[in-house]
Amino acid sequence: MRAGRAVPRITGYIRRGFWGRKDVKGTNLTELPWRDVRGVRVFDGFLTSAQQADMVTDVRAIVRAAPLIQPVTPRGQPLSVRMTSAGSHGWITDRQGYRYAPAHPSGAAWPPIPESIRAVWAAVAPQARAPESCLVNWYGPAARMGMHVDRDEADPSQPVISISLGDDALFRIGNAARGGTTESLWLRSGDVLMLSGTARLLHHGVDRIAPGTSTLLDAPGRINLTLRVVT
DNA sequence: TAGTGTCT
DNA sequence: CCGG
Repeated sequence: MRAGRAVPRITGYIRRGFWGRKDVKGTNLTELPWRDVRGVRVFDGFLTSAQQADMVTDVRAIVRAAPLIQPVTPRGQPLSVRMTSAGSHGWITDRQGYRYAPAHPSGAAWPPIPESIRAVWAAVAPQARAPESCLVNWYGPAARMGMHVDRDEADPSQPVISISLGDDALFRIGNAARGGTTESLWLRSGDVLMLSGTARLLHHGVDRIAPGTSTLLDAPGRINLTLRVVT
């Protein structure tokens, strides 16, 4: 992979004090820098190890209620990732197309989005509407995600927030139109990324997983959680 | 057109 | 049947 690494650049700060921390008076608040890659906001090391572990526990509960599926594209090509969802709407990819659906293909309702995950949205995008969908993507060591745009949400003024858990992933950010130059960055366990504003409709994808770079999960691979407002 | 794919 |  010879795509250029993004140079970290501090462009702002948020307050970090969510999640039961003793931050009522602001005494324990810490500033969390983000960096900006083509308008995509990257929060490196957003989650502590303990927060990541709690979140994995919650993800396992989601997967028990709504088992992972290996989707196929409308042309019948299997995706390399396995997917499930939480929330009022779940992402479905099958021969019928791409869409948000109110239930798992089994017919069971999607489980609710756990508080541990919603807390990240509230901290990073406090002005946004509540998230309606949490897509759970399981990347095995060889899984990838082709370049695409998140364009199936009714209100793209609402952000998309991505949480990385487990092994490192090489994430690529492109342009509004397909093609052109791109920038790549490694996402590590506990990192949070937000597509909003001018970056909301940029092409993006995952080129590679680096197995064995995290000890968070039992098996090599990566979990990505993507929070969205759908309606 | 596909493309949340596959290939050089 | 493209280009990153």
